Amino acid sequence: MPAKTLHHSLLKPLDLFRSLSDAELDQALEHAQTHRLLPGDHAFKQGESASRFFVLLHGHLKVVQNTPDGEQIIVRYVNPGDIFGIAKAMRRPDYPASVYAVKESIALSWPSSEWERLLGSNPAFAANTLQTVGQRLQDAHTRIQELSTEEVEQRIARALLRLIDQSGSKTPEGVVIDFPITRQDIAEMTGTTLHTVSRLLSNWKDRGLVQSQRKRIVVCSVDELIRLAEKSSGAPATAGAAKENLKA
Amino acid sequence: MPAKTLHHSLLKPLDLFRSLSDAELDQALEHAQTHRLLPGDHAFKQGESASRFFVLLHGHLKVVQNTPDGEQIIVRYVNPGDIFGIAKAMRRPDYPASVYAVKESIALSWPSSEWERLLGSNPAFAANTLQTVGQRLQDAHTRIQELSTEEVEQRIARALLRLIDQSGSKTPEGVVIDFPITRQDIAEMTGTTLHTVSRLLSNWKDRGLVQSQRKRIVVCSVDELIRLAEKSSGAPATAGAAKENLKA
DNA sequence: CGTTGCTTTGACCAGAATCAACGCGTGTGG
DNA sequence: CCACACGCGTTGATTCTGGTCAAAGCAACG
Repeated sequence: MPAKTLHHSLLKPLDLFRSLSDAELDQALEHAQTHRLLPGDHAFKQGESASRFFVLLHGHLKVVQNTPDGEQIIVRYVNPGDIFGIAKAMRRPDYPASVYAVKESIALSWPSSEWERLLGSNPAFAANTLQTVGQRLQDAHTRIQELSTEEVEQRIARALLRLIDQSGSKTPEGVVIDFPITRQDIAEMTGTTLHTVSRLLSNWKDRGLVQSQRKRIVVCSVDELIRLAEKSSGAPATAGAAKENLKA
Repeated sequence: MPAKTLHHSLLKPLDLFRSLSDAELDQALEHAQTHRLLPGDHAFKQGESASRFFVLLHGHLKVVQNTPDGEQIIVRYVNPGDIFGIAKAMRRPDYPASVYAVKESIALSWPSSEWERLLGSNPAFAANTLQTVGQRLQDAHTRIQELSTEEVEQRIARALLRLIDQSGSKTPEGVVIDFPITRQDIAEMTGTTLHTVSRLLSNWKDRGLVQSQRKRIVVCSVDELIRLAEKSSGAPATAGAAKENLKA
């Protein structure tokens, strides 16, 4: 698929490229390869040699890690504009996780060698990457904290809040997560089982907090969910964080 | 305390500085400040403005995060040669955690502004940092995986193995963790309680796996511990046997 | 239409947290 | 120098969250 048909106005707004000149952008596009992924398709798999790095243009992907004993955890969801597969940038020879499309998606990719060139040619590029990876490290620590100190209900509440914050769409009934997601997926995000997630979601449905059908979850009362997420102790609450940012 | 008394052969072997020239090293030493920390002292506290970044020369520190509801988790232990407090490098204005000495330690620090200079003056420096942060991200994901899928016994076994791997000293009885560490500390590393850690350690002591006194742990049988860490939950056959060990 | 994948629910049980109490060493201050 | 308090560790009893096992309903898809 010819990448040159893509206008570079597509890339310009992306975090990754915000430090590049127009000329550099054009050059980048020359070497890019586009990928169209259908639900279930993978961009790459855990353990493969990290030969390319990617940017998601459209759709949603999930990053999945397989444990030695056959279990899975969802590392994160990739949103449009995010980079992924940058293992080589951290001097890892192979991808530490697999990436699957959860809906139809479009991504660009470049050979990992291209990364070196960008790093060399533009000092701000390194700083941007460092910030991105730093943010992920923060997120990981937040998750460790939650897994270490919180109960399942709070963890699931927070997971949902994060999902609607990043990928929520307003609907008449509430905010819907705008890609297909199963109970099993949520279990793999929160370190629990699909049974527990199902029970909790049923419970919340009864209480009017959420609605849900197959692979689809609508949060009706964000406020109530925030209250659940912060339950346990009446500590000082920084509530409103997840309130805005929603697509119309 | 005058940093210039430090010979730069001290810094040269450090990962952080492996890409710098001798001249650059000297310049770096000019601006460095040395810190001598006694057990319990802190280098900085969570939430403080991230004005400086650090390298540990000698001793051992622990990085601690306080949760909103008053609990604590140990993010990691800092070993000699490690850098810490690099929040600003990821464009974080403040330190996300506190750092305490667990034994007498010596560290160097520089103003965060100096970081920018190093980044600009030496392209390999950025790559090194990226690798360091990338490694931490890997570690964090490993921990998430463990918290999500493994049981307490395996997690504690792994934690001990990691500790002796990074900071173990050989002794006649086995490998000792060469800094003071309490049950509570281990609990905060593994997302459990000091009670559970204590019981498990007592159990292991009875079985001859470890020895331990106050704030001191010696692993006698590393192999056995590895076996525990890798114990697959799919084999409940031996479960009964492993249970009747509490007190002879 | 049958097969497969997702979800729901109930019954049961176990791992680990919580609650409670005590022992031991160490360091401190009188 | 001794008494005592405090930090650390041990252990028991009890509770309970959430995992496991089992079965069935339902929606999608070929």
